[in-house]
This record gives sequence, C-alpha cells and structure tokens, in this order.
Amino acid sequence: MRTGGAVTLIDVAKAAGVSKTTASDALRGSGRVSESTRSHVVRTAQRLGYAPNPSARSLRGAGTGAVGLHVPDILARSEYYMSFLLGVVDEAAAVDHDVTLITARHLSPRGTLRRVDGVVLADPLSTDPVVAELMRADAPVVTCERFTGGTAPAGAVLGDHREALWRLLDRLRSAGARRPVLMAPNAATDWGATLQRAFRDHCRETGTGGVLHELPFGVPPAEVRARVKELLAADPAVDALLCGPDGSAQAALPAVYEAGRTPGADLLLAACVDAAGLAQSAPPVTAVDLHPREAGAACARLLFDLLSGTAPPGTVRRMECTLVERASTRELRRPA
Amino acid sequence: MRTGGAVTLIDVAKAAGVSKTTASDALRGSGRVSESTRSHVVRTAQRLGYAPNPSARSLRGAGTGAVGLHVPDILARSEYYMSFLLGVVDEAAAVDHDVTLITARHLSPRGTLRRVDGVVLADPLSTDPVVAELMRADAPVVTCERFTGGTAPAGAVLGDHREALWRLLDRLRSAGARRPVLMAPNAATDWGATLQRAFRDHCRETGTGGVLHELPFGVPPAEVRARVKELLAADPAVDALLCGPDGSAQAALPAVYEAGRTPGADLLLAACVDAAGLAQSAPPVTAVDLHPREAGAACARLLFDLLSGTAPPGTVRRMECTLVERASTRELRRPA
DNA sequence: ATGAAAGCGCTAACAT
DNA sequence: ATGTTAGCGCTTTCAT
Repeated sequence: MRTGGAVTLIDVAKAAGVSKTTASDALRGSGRVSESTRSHVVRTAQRLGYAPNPSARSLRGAGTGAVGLHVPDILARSEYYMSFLLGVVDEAAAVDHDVTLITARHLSPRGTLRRVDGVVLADPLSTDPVVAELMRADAPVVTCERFTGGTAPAGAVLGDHREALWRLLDRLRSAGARRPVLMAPNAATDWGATLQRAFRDHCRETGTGGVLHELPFGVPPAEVRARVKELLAADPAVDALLCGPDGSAQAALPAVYEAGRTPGADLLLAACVDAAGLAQSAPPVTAVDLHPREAGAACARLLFDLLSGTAPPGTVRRMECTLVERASTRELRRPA
Repeated sequence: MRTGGAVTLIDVAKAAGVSKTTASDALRGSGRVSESTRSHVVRTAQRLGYAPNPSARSLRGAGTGAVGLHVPDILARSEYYMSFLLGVVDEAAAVDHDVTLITARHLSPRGTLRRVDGVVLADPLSTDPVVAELMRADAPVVTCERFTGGTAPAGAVLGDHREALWRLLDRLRSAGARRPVLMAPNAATDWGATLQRAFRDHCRETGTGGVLHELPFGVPPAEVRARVKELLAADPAVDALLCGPDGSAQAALPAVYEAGRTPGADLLLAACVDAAGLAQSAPPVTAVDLHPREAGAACARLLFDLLSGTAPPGTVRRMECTLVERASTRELRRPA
C-alpha cells in the first residue's frame, strides 16, 4: 500500500484550491480555518480517498501513533493475557493508535525501542530481560501491577489482589477449611508476592495452618498435576487447594480426583485467575475474576493520559477484582 | 522516546568525519563504501547508540517495517490464536519488522490501512467485515486457510485438515465407533467447510451413519455443554463425539459425564484443535495438533517472501497437521 | 570511493 | 482567516 498512487495532502489542497497548511488544519480541525473551507476540504479529501501518511506525521515530531505491548513467551497459553491484549487494542483504537507487539527478539540490536510512544507491560517479571530493557528506555511505561525490579514506571494500574484473596480465604474458612494450600505464583511478579504475603498474613491472623507452595511461572500442566498429587499424598489433612497461576486450576482438577479426593466435597478448590473453563468444569471452580480486558484498557488509557499530560508521571490507578463463587467451595464435608 | 536527544545519521556522519550518504551506505552495507570506512562508521554508530528512525526511512519510500495481524474478538479465548500470534511475531522479528494488531475499530475511517506493508489473517471468516475491508485494501494479504469470500489473497498457508480428520475418523472407526457426531465449526471458514466435507465423505465411503451438528463460531462453553447433552439424550446410539471449534472439547467433557456417559469407554471423544488442557483432562483427549505457532510463522514468512518478491503472488504453501492419540479414543466398550 | 542535494508528506513557525 | 517556508531523518539520484 501507500506506494504508488497514494493521495497526499498536496493533492487535496490543490483539488480544494487551498494551501497545504489550510488543508492540514482543516483536516485536523485545529480551529484555524473557517467552517466553510473546512467542510469543503474535508469533502474533497473524502472524495479523493485521502489518508494521512503516519510516517510523515510522526517524522514531523508528533508521536509515532503506536504503543508497544510486551508479550512474554510464557504467557502464550494464558487466557488472561489474550483478553488483556484485546483491552489494550480497544483503548488504543479509540484514540486512533496502533498496538505493536514486543517480544524478546524484538528489541533492536542497538537497544533502542522502535516506533512506539509508550509501552504497556502486563505483570512484568522482575527477571525478564526484555522488561528490564523496556524500563531502561526513555518511552513511558505503564505496568499492570507493580514492577518489583527497582525502577518505577511512569504509571501503574493495580488490582486489589490482597483484598480479593482475603475474601476468598475468609470464604474457605467459613466453608470449613482449616488447612488450605496456596500454589502461589512466583514472587518475581508483584502479583505473586502480594498473594504470598496476603496468604501468610491471613493464616497468621486466623491462626490457620496454611501451606505455601510456590509455582514458578510457565509451569506445564503435567508438572502442576504431579505437584498436586504429591502435595495431597504428603499431607492428607489438606482441605482446600488454591491455584495461583493462570491455567493451574484446570490442570489441578483432574489431579485432585486422581488423588482420591472430591473437589467441592472433601476438598475445596479455588483459582486466583478466572477462566472460561472454570465455570464449566465438574464441579465449577470458584475463582477471582481479574477483569483482564478492562485491566488492559485501563493500562492503555493511563498511558495515553500520561502521554497527553492529562495524568502526571507516577500516577497509580486501582482496579477491583471480583470473587466468583462456584460449587467447588460451597461447603467442606469431612469424610466420616 | 525518540524525542529529545535521539542520535541521528548526521550525528554519526559528523562524528565519523564522513558525509550523510557514506554513513547511510556504510550502515546498511550497500557495498558502496570501502571496508575500512564502513567498519569505522559502524563502530562510531555503536558508540553513539545510533538507531535509525523508522518513520524517516519509511517516508523515504521503503516499506513501513510493520505487518498487520487481524485479531477477531471471537478468538479472545483461543489458545490456538495466541500461539499463532507468537509465531507471526517470531518471524517478523527475525526480519526486523513490527507486528501491528488490527481490530474492527482499527480500520481508518477512510478505509485505508495504516502503517503496514502487508497483513496476515488467521482463518478469515467470510462474514467478517474487517476481513472484507482488508482484502479490499492494496496491501498484500496472506491467509491461514483459504478465504472463501471471493477475492483471492496474495498468498495462503494451508493445513491438511481433510487428511488429518480422515485419519482421526479411521481411528475412531477401528476403535469401534459406528455413530460419530461432528460438532463442526461453522462453514464460514475454509477450515470449517473442509472439515464438514471430509466428514460427510468419510461417512459415505465407509457407510457410517455419522451426524453433522454445526456450531457457530464463538459459542460460549455453556452453550456447547447444553448442545452436547441434548445431542446425547436425543440419540443414545452416538458412540463418538468430535469437537470442532477450539475450546469446545473442554466444554464438552463435563457434559458427557453429566449425560451419564463415560468418555474413553462407552463414548469416544476427540478434538479438532489440540490444547494444553486436553492432554491433562480425565481422560486425556485425542486431538489434532494444528501447530499454531508454526502456522503463524509460516504465514509471516510467506508474507515477507511476497513482499521481497522471493515468492510470486498467489503462492500457496502446505502444512502438516498431527494426530495426537490419547486415552479418549483407545477403544469403545459397549455397555453390556 | 565518496559528496551534495533533492525530496518523501507532513506540521509548526512565521508571515501576511 | 489563510499562505509561505523550513525542516523532521532518511535514501537516492547525480556529480565528482
């Protein structure tokens, strides 16, 4: 595209019988031209099928018209991440911006970010080299959850994970659980660290003998499964299983059955990340809905506010997470 | 970024004591400059942290350095699509290109594509307006699977879905199934249409009384579940269930149990799209691995070959799909 | 083997 | 209210 017969601003200006500047101003509605010429130019542009050349525009000094989104490999299978991505795209499109994907291979060899005005990072791993690189670059960064690696991003959107987990743990306790296990996400993310802390605090406050079992990021389902069976075999008193990382609950469910336990009956089961499958499994699994699409949108919105100066650097915005109660945590029935 | 102190070609040229042109040629290795000056300029550029400005480059006439990828909303939950996307990004990054996400809201109001040299479409729905728009634009399009909407794309990557389904149906038959049901993906995609055709043909050739049940795209799990139960109740003779759309097998599994049937025993179960969960469910579910990441990479590679003229317009490339046999199709045991 | 200069399409000063 | 001009950083003739 764009090569060959592309219609330029000059074409429009000539056809409308005005100057480049007037055409430009008319098209962007800068309020410099009279209403009559404006509409005339706009109509001409439409008739000619004019589309502004973004490269020229960005070369001239405006932004690049695109924001970056880091896509860590680990998250390839994460339903959460796909929704998050759509949220970012939604919001970017609303202000006529592109979304450019950034992966490990995508950093320019010379270490400079290409073609983006800013970057959104979902759940940045403090150990991810791409993240480190991105934080070092001079484009503003908005993270979903805090970045635990030192440098502070220009903005952040934070979920109330502590509160959500607290509510969930309260629920488990009132359903009868006394020995919950948290298969906690790695503390390399703020989310994982928050969950671990909240779990410990809740156990202490309620005098519960909870067990914390950390799961590195990107554990394959088979591994989750093996760990669950191991855990349950090693400690038969466990009466509630909380699955942290996205997808781990789906992997844990069959393992629970295989361990001879019945989720929702003699073992309560819950997930820290809701997913479509959890509502449909047998039994349906209680989960925290992180509202990923809205989270993505919120991050993008914050980034644009930062870029336009509407929000000051360092802005932090909050988001609510929702506890979705399903059959898997209804009530604990102790074996006779 | 890029604003403020960005190092430009002129800076490098000055620092190296050569002209803009020489610097440019040296950095791109156009073979115009002597080896000694070339290495000198390159070193200078490195020292200064120079990164070429893509906007300027693309303004000057080269491509935009980015390819588009259409992300239909429907696919938000598709593991397949997320992997496909990573494949595209991999390949694009390998030739130093960006990947720009395109959604419904993203088409410029004037119908012209922005900032991309070409577009990749995974499994284009003939009914998707964005797809129609994209096909109409003048950027080359590569589709994964055929586009059934009339216009031919510049290139296509095709899986051997007919063969794969055939193998699967053979397997089911030799495992004892005589009344298979295909919950077929909508015929609005080439993939869906191919699967439906293959199923009908196989049934005819083997004299099997198969049932075709079309599932529109993006059916929520609850709906899949309801349909499965309905199907199984209405026709108790059904002894094999084939799930088409990504995710439908996961939704179907609990429904099968609820219908009083035992998958892998008195009902064979299989999926047309493999997913992480299927290997871990109880029982593990036989599926066709579409190799999404490689498919994405293949599409991107084809697009770049098209853009560079290495491949002629109209090129079609093939990909193999793999049948992954698991416990759910081992052998049919008819109830006594 | 290297330079000089012309522009790609656009916007922002500076004029009217 | 509108027109003129000067670049943004780069590649590409055309000269040396």
